[in-house]
Amino acid sequence: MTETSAAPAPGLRERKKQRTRSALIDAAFDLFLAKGYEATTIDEIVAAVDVSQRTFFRYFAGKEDLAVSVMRAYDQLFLELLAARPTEEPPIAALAATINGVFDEVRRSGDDHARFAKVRDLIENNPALAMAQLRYFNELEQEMASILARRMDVELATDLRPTLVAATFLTVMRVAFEGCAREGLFQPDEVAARVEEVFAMASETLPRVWSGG
Amino acid sequence: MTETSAAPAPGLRERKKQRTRSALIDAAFDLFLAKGYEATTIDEIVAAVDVSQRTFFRYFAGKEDLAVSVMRAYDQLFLELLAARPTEEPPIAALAATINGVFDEVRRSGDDHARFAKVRDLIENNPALAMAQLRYFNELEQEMASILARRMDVELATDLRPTLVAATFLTVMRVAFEGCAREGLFQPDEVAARVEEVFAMASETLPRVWSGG
DNA sequence: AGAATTTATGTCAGCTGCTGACAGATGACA
DNA sequence: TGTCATCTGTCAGCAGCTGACATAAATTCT
Repeated sequence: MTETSAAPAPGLRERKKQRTRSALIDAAFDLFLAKGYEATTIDEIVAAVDVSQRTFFRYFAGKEDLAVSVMRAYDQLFLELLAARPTEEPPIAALAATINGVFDEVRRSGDDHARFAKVRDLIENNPALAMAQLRYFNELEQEMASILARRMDVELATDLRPTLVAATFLTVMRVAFEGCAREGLFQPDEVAARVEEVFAMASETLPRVWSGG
Repeated sequence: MTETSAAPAPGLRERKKQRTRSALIDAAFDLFLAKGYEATTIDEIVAAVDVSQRTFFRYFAGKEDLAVSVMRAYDQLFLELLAARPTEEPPIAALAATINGVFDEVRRSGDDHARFAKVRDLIENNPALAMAQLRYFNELEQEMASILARRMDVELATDLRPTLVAATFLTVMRVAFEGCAREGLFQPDEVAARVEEVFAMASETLPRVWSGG
């Protein structure tokens, strides 16, 4: 079995980079949880890792970027899983199956359970971070739309339907997440259950409402 | 006919405040359009109006806040019109009628035509501003959901459907706006037409997609 | 192995956004 | 007219963020 594309031994340099990156994230979240997001300065974070402030900004676009970076990993996974779904599947079924796949992965990576909950808690309870996450949802939306366009065999540039479906799907997800946050549900299983619930609600409500019932 | 709530002659003080507020907005947009949003500093804005920087922050939460403040006026109008729609109207029809009412108002206030186009152009072409607008869309969403909950006669706190409908509606609007931006359409009529178009597309596409077709 | 090259990091210097605290000016109201 | 509330200016400072340049480390080439 040959190497999969472009990953032939990470190399010392790359390993070091990943290590500092992780160290920054870990230190940051320790501080965030200890004294709050806003009250934590970048100087404190870099001091904890013993790295210059300039280096911080070479890894992350800013404090917000770091805070949501953990979630972005799952977004990436989402896109990969979505692209891998069979083409004949109807769009909404593919999306539903994909999101379940992501939650499976979250559950599988046992160590991150606690972190997942903490991160979600942190983000949903900070207006600034919730907004930062909206930004990345938006980027996700465009990539999702692009994948959906291929599946639906239409031109993304001229046909707004893929974008519409992607945007609506993410909106449903967001409503589910916000609902969880309001009730303090942050465990993967709880979140997954709520997503499924809201998904079902959307399937029942939206068609009725939008066709003028 | 009695005075409508709390508006018995604005008073000199209030008029002055409104004047500075307008002056700040006007000066800011002049600069934004002349040299771009990011390149314009708050110092330049306040210098143009001959006001201290501190005063700026007493009127606006920040540069972003000023930039989207013009649009927020329409958001407020939207909520008022929505609350005034007859209760027996189905939700989606009420929303559609309301948005048309807002565009009517934009067209009616002739002076603002040019400004409306300029503001939309500015916002949609600045990632930071587009995000700021998302934030206000989010606030709008909650107030919309609250009004819809009354109409649908359900509890907002326990029933996610009003939120779901509001969120989906705003998503459709946003897709329409972004579509306009991509094609450089910023005149009220053009935007209104596009909104109606995407609205129709959603009515046709979403029910089909979400019921698994 | 040693030189050459690329890349990550540190240092420094500076701008911009934003806020608190206090003092002075100005409209509101009796 | 005088008192009071509110708006505004000044100042001082923190935090986020960036460009430019120098240094150190890793990778590659010979």
